[in-house]
Amino acid sequence: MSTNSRQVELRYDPSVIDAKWQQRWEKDALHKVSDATDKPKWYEMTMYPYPSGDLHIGHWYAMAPADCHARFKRMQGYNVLHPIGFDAFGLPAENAAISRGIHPHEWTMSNIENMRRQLRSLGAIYDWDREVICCLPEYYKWNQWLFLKLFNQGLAYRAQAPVVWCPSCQTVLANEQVVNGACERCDTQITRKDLEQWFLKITDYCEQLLDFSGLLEWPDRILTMQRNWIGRSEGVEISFDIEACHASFQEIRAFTTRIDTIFGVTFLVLAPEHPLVSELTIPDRRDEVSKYVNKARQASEVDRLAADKDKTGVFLGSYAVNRVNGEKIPIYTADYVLTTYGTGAVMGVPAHDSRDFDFAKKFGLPIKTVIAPIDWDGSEPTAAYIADGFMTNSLAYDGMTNAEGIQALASDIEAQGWGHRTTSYRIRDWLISRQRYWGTPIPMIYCDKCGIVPVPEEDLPVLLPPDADFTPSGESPLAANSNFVNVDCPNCLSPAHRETDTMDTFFDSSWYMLRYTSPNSADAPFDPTAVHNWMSVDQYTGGAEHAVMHLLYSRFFIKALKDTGVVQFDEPFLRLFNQGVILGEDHEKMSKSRGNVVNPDDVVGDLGADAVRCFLMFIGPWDQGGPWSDVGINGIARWLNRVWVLCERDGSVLDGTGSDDEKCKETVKLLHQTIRKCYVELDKFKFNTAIAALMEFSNHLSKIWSESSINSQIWQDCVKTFLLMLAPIAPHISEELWEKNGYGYSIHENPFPEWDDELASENTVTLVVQVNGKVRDRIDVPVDIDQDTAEQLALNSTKVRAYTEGNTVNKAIYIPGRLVNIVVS
RNA sequence: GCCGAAGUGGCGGAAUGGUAGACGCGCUGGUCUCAAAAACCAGUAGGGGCAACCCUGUGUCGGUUCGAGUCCGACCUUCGGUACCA
Repeated sequence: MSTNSRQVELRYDPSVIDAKWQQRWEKDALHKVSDATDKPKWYEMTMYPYPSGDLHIGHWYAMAPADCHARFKRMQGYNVLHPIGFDAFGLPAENAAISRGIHPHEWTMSNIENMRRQLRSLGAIYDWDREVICCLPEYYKWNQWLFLKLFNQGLAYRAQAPVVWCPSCQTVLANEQVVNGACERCDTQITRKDLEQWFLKITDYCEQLLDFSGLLEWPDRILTMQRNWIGRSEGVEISFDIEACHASFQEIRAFTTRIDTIFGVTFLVLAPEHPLVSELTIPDRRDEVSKYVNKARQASEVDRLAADKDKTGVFLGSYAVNRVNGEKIPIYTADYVLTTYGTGAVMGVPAHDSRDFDFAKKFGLPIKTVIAPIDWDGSEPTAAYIADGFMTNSLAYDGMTNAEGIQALASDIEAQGWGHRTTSYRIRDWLISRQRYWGTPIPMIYCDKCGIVPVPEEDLPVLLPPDADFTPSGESPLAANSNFVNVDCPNCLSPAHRETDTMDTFFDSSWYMLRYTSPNSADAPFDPTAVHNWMSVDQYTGGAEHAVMHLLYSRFFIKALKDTGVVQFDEPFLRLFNQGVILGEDHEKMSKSRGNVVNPDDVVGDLGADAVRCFLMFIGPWDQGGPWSDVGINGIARWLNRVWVLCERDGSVLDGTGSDDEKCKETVKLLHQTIRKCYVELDKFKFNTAIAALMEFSNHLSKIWSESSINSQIWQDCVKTFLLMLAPIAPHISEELWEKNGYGYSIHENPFPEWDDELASENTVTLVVQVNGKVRDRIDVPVDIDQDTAEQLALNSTKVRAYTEGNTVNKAIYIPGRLVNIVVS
């Protein structure tokens, strides 16, 4: 206690109270969630944590306010499901196995054990009977089952593809897991590899995923990020004639969103991986081209990105014909064209695309303006002109706006058979194979005779063998385990071998909300009735870092499962709220190396779970995060202490002390205003202002007590109602005080207090009097004062007269209940 | 570069276009104490004035309005997202 700055002398022992009620609630199964009630359901879910071993204060920040909101919903009369589980597969477990020789299963389960204890200490309404742990066969069996459903639906496929490889994790990554050309987990620069991998066809769902109409309340920025990630663009796929080259194709197809610039094409660029590069290279350029292509292929993503400023490329020596004007244009290969987007070929329009402009400058290619800005003087541009303008140098299209040109050219090109309108997407299919041990085995068998054979449903789960060599080799550790690999083909019974890759852990989290509804379901991933009754999740909360991974995958997953008939709805999460990030006292991101990490166990030990809960909710709006403060939490602890003292008092001593009618009325009014404020703010996740309102009310009660100016009846009402409002926020102390006041057990089974607008209303208001918008006076008037009277009162104010004397009063503006503004000149 | 969010006291932050700074922290003074801590009371945006009061003030510069922290335009800064996507 003396070694840190948290020092408040509490009049109660939070550790005793926390333990007392946590045990009681658990013994009485107070938080057991029933599937069968008359109440309307409310499914409020927090993203489940990775069992890293220790509950970080960041976990508390994610979970304590979420629990408060779920409790609030419970008090509103809902049957609330607010479950918890563990995202228990993943690399850290395997890395612990490598560095410390502990089996991933053992490591994970002992971490879970510790985190359960820590999670219990926050006093949340988790129903532990519904806990989901996805590294257990009871869970991952259904990953496999669902994978087979997707496979049968044609949504899971195996393909050779250039994939992103993390040399440190020794596994492939999904595109979504690449951050600035580095692995999102270990920050190692990624490379590319050509590998056979399993993919899920998320690209079949682009349009559905762009349809956000089934979502009730999601932050706009998450929708924007998803929209950008999917990256839909409409354009035209147009062909260029290469008949004269006598290659195996007669044309090169390029995708463009700017078909209006087709007359400005002065070159074509193929991605180095484009199949025609080699064929279109003339003999005396072969050396240079193959050197360039090989270099581009081997270059890591980062190197290619680093080449950002300076364009590179090589002329193949061949020419294509632009069909719209018959012009002969040179064909290049350059690494700024990506093989994975569009057709892997780009028409170079230097006048109207900045990348093409850079390329043309570097290689001395002509720049031909075809979209003229309104004040164009005919000179060659010094930068690409991207904006709108009028078509020029474009034959019959001259004079059109480029918007008209796009439509006209697209139609004419379609009519000529030179191309067609089409839509491109940036998003690629979801790569789910991982060359690691601690994940769900992909339930597939390779048979020399039958090819790829799914593991029969009745043979599930394909169990992870307990014995494996975890040392990363670039191949799944399972591949070295002959007992696992060797299997008879389910079809023809001849010797075959198993798929040895495991699934991306985002597969687990794509459907865990379904499992929570019926976590013990043994012969199906979930009970359809339970899913029907509970889904969709009404409120989901968690960090924004999952915007284009977990949240997009899960939306896709549910839509795909709907198409397989497994579920009947198409959005998993109706409302989403992203909490912010809790920072260290130094306002920096918490990290061990900075030494600014707060251990929740310590603070809970000092001041109790309620103080930590309240502080985290009080520091500011939940979505903004904010810095931890050891001194700041003292303020909250002191407040809870004052609340304790206040609510422990014997209200009956107030009788016979001569209560004041005005004070009684004022107190009742404030009580009802506080209920209203608290209710409205908690509903909107504005915990900070809800707590501020409760503080104002408790301050008022303190003052009232010292004046002995209200009667015991009103005092008791105030205390009782106050405790009910405090209950979702500080569940332990409110329960203890509830009991001490003789209200029985449990406070948490009571409805949230209701307010009476009549009682909350003011009968006088302070009217602000302004002169030319500056506040000059304040007058107390009845709320129902009429405009004329208000204006007269304002004009009669001596303070106002000082400003109106000798000036002309032009007009007065009256805002009922607010102000009178007198305009003088 | 592009997209998005945010800039308010010493600090965290409040404020349907209508009293800027609620609530809390910190600080200052006081009560209690031998003393300290805790607790309680009072004060606390800056500047001026004995005072009543006055002036200035929500990143910068403009605009709309009787009135702007809030709306509009330009810019600066910070933080997220994204990164040659044709």
